Amino acid sequence: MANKSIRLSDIAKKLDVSTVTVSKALRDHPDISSQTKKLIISVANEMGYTPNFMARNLSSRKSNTIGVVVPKIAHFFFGSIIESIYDVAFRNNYEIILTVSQEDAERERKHIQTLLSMKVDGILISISQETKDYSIFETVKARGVPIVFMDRIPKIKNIDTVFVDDRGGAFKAVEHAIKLGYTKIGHFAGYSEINIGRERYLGFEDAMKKHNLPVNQEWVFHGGFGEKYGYDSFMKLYKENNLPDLIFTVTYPVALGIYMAASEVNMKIPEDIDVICFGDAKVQKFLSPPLSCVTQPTNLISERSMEVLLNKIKNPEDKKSQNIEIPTELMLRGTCISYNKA
Amino acid sequence: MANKSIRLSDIAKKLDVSTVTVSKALRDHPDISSQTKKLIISVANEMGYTPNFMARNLSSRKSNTIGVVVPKIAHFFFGSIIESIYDVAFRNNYEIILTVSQEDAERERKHIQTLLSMKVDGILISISQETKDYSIFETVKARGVPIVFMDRIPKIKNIDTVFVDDRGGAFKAVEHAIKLGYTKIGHFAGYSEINIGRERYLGFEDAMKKHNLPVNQEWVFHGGFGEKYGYDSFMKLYKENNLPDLIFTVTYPVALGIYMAASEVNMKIPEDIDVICFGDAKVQKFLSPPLSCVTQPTNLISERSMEVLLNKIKNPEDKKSQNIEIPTELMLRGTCISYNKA
DNA sequence: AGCGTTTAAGTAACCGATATAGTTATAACT
DNA sequence: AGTTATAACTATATCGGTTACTTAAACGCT
Repeated sequence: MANKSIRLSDIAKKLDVSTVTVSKALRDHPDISSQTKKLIISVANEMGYTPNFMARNLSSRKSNTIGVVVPKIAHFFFGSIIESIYDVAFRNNYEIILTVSQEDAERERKHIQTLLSMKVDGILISISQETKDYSIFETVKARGVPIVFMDRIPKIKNIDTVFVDDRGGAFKAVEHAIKLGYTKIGHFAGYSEINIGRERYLGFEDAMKKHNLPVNQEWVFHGGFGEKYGYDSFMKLYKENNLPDLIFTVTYPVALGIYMAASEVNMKIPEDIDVICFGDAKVQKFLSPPLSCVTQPTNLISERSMEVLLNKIKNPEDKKSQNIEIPTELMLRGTCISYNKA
Repeated sequence: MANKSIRLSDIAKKLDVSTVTVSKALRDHPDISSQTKKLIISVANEMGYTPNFMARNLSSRKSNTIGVVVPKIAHFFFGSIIESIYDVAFRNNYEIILTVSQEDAERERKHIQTLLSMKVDGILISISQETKDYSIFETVKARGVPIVFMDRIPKIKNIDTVFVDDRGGAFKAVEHAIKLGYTKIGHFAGYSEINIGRERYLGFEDAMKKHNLPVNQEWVFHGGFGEKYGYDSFMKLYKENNLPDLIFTVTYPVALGIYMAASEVNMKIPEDIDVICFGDAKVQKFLSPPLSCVTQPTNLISERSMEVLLNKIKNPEDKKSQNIEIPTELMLRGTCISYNKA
């Protein structure tokens, strides 16, 4: 079976022109007459030419590629974020190099290194829950590679960010619960190093303060964003026989952990323990009971992020950073819709 | 702010050795004395050297990169497949280029082209539901790039595949339903061009035949793998007032579509209409009611696929193709657990 | 006719590495 | 002592393109 992909020079030889002419023709360079262009293009197609990505990017010093770093992928939130990033990239003729940190700071660091060594034109990142060392981001900046932080944002000055109104959304959810009559409210929060953990906690606190309710720190955990954390935290309180009436969770998986734990110990949601979470996942509608939540418009997040990034790539001299906040909405379903503890 | 990433030659100049020496030292080539190696490595670290991926791959003619093509990403099945592919790749020091076809054959084709032009060492693919033209796979083969088909497999001779026991799994589910007492069983199937559509349909048929039940073609659809398809098909039968007692769906999203439709027209699952599906998604446990299904061990699929692929990459001369079947299991939860129509 | 400008192509250098084929010393062997 | 290995480097070509500069012919204008 014939092998070897053909090169510019193969086409050039066949037509008895220089490789540069072929290169220019295929890139629609004005140097070449339209007649020659047509000829070259047709021959190139005929021979099944595909440019060598590596060679092209090496010599042109640009990759037309965007690197993406996310902490997780098998989660609705990131899955749909990534999906729409791909859509936007495809429309703009960019390739995407997707990397997954699996919530591991070290892996994240390595991935960013790789992306730099691949000479991506820009980076889109949602940092891991463990990321505490921000030096790598300085490196990226020093290299002059535009980077946009989405949703999970480190505490650094002068960076481009796209995030949701975490504090406001959390506030909305908790205030709603309070208005229903809830007073014993717990919060399974994320790590406070990351904005989404910190801000959602603050929103929770805001609501409690506004309505003069004390925050019982025994009901507040700071542990992450995954199911296991939700499960473990619930179990801890359950064993101590110290459960609040309602728990507001920092993410949807954490709430799912509570669902698992509750069903295991035969507690009914929302009768025995009520739950509301930050973040939507479509299937929540079909959970038993349907889980109420604060929705984040994922496609907006990725579209705006790409917008900011592409803009930065096109105008490298533009130094001022953008910080875009996406609004949230309260979506009430089968939890946190009535108070029946009394 | 200092810019420009440093090159081999920068290190070479600083130490007054040749670039080749530096290159070899960093790759632990036996030509270089361990003393010199140590020195060079430390200086390289100090200067923050990262090799230029493009240059390296261009000159060495290998990329240490695997291209992955999946139809969807915001779905549990593919999400977790991808996640474990990343794990295996990471362990083996391979980079992953992930592309998403969004169930679009044309996009899939373009992505494969791109992967070829990136000179990936191998390709892992789950084809889109629309893919009917297999010529691109011939191209890949002709280029000598190993390719392994996962789960969704085209009808071509002599290819490497890793798939689940679709027919057997479907059979198990449907026979279980029949044993419960169901006779009016519908099947929302996938496209029969793809193995998972075809085989699951055959498994359904096998079970019906074995128990001498007629297959009512009005209850059988061939439409795809998504929610909308499940929703639409259900609604069609509902409007015709021609619903079976139980529907076996080709995927979990299709079943979810039924959940949506049923709740919309106030029909209760499993009392009014019962459902069972192929494919697990973890959250199914928390659906209302919990959805029974045939489980596919996703991590096995990706691990075996990577195994086969890495093997093919290492032994290019090994021509015989592998076809690995992964077993399935019936997971009963809140649907398809009793027959109460009579 | 003479001279500057455009058009359409070609030449040479380079992008940042690696592969391959030398080149020195120095040690080893007969 | 003379030949041959071996160790430790270096020089050069190359990977498949692109960029920047040149050249040759055709064109336009005074």
